[in-house]
Amino acid sequence: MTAKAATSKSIQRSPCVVSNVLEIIGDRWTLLLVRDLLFFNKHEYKEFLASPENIATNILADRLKKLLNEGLVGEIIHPENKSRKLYYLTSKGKDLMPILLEMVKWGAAYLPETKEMKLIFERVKNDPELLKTQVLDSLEQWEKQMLKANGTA
Amino acid sequence: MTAKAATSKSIQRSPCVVSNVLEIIGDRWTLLLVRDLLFFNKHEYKEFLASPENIATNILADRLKKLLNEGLVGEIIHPENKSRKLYYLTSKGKDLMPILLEMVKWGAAYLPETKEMKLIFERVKNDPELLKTQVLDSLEQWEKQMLKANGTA
DNA sequence: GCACTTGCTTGCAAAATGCAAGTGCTTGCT
DNA sequence: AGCAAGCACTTGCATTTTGCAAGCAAGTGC
Repeated sequence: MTAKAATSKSIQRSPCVVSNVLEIIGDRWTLLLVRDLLFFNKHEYKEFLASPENIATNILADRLKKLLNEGLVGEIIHPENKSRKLYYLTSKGKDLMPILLEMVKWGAAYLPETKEMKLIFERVKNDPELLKTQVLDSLEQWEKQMLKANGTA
Repeated sequence: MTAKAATSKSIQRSPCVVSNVLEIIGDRWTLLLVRDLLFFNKHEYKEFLASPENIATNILADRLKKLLNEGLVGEIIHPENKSRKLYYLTSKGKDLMPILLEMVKWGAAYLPETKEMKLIFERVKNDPELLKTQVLDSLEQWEKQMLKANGTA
């Protein structure tokens, strides 16, 4: 195992919220998975692997485990294929969206423009609230299809 | 040297803003320094060392170097003591505040309550805009005293 | 001159990461 | 039923990053 699962219940090394939040999402990969789940409708292992950042399989497995442990993400087996799994954001995970959107805003202001994210750039700048509801609606849509039997998320 | 300075000009491994932002602030330490500079009026090396997270001296030196390289932070020698340095946030660095505040909000919602941050908790929840202007005013105050000769920040 | 502070650097052990190659389960095809 | 292929991982190992303790030069206070 690459790393032990860090639950929020484990001993905090700091009394500061920021520090404790960073213990969960403060690394190069975790928020990228949240991004994929939130904005790019990705739900499967292989889809995360296909992201442009090229996450290694061991890191991906490790981060998914942590996200599950933290309760940011849930999983089910694919209804049509037992050998596949579907990952989805819980409300705790979805609530990271404001953080991501602020990062997008900051990036839009200070980073060299990237074509691929121009779409979200514009939507964040024009009407962030609209974007949020659109994103959440889209996820709800998916959940209705895939999770209808469950009371999760 | 612990790590090479990663400028935003270096080759991006992804076209995604989130990814590129995380290359700058996506680690356990960088945002804690920004937090100290922004909310706790810390400006000196030894003050960062005194934070409850206990950053190691080599990591601190490395992160300060990176923050300077990225243009998030500026430095001057202490006007009254040549052997001390003063670090301060540029506007690029200050503009990370919304990200930090969203982290505080998320932490307030999902993390076990911590006494030490209750103050900022309340201020974020009650009136985020007021908090922002208060924080920025406080920094400006400091800058007027310390940086009066310079046109920086 | 001398002890002390300050902002680092250095050396080394431990941990996290990245890469390539498995492993075991399921599935589709014949 | 048999077999190749897909899928979600795991494993081993080299490289990189962290963490800790110790040092060190430049300045300051006496």
